[in-house]
Amino acid sequence: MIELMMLGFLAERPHHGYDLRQRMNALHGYARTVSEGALYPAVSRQSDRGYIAVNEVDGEAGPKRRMLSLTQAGHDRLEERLRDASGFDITDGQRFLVVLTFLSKLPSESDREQVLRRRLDFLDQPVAFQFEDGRPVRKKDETDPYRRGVLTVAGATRNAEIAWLRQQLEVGEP
Amino acid sequence: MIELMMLGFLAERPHHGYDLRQRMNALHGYARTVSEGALYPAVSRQSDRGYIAVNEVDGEAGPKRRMLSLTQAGHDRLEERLRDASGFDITDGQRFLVVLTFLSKLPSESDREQVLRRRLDFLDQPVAFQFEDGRPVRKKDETDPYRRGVLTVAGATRNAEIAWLRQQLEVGEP
DNA sequence: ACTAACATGTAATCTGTTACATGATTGA
DNA sequence: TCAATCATGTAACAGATTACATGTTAGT
Repeated sequence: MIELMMLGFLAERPHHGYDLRQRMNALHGYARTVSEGALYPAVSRQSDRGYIAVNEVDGEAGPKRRMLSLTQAGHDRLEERLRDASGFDITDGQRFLVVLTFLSKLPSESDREQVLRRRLDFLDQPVAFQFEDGRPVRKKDETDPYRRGVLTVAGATRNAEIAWLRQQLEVGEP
Repeated sequence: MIELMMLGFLAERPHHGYDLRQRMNALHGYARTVSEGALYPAVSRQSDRGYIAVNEVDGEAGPKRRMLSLTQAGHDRLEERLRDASGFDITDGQRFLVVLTFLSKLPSESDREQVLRRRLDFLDQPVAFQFEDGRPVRKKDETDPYRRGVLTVAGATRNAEIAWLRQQLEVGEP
């Protein structure tokens, strides 16, 4: 996910590492944070792969400051990453929201729609949420109050997303 | 998270590895899955730490089958893990839902309430969701339709959880 | 006979966390 | 002066992913 966030933010404008990290942290409302030990090695990797260009811009204010910008290969990689979003990018809510955040960087409207549709198809599957011995636990069958809470919250989340996706895709009930 | 899920499910009854893995996958509605390469080494680690006991129950049906059960140290560890839930266990929605799933294993009601309260305190903070240049992006200011979607979905999720937590804790608006 | 599901595991590789180290700038 | 924030990085370690390897049982 760090890779996608990095490419996405750099597609808007160049950033330096610290700045990038703050934007990554803000993206999730600081629910999860990216550590330096995760960021800087990730920058090196993307740079090695030719996705980002690094320019040392020391002089004016501080001493060292490395401006990161997206190369053409980086732009291509970002589009590929968004267009081919599948697996956990589609099934995992957190990851999907990151994909959504940068989806407008994908130029083809039908490509973008396909991404939304894949997510909607996943969410439209019979609530695969929480199974016990092969069949889903319905809220009314659950007696544990905290697990009822899990079902309540997860259900509300799911419904909100389905509603938004349907509205975007202009489709009704399946 | 694998650790917590493992201890939590084993606190209900013994499971063997494959079984445990299915329950872990079902817990998130298969949004994220646990691979064998993650599960079996994790079992070994918990076993090494004395949290789980392994009994080979071959014979009756299949050839090898290792029944895993929670030791007293494992029970203690589970309670500690739930009671001391903090950091990403509280801030990350996915992780918090896992904590909630097993929270009834924590015997003291005031301990359980404190966990809920910590989550509510985090959610009650002024929407730290998505900043641009230091100030939060309000939905009305956001023009990108996908980012509006992100704000819509994230907002609905947050509100649903706040409502449930307030109702549980029987508190009104802060 | 074949496929899917059950069941357990290992190895290479990648990625992330935690903790440390360095140093400049800004404001109380 | 002292703390906080800005800014970049490394090293040890823990943990996950991917892919592979092995063998059984149940259903078509």
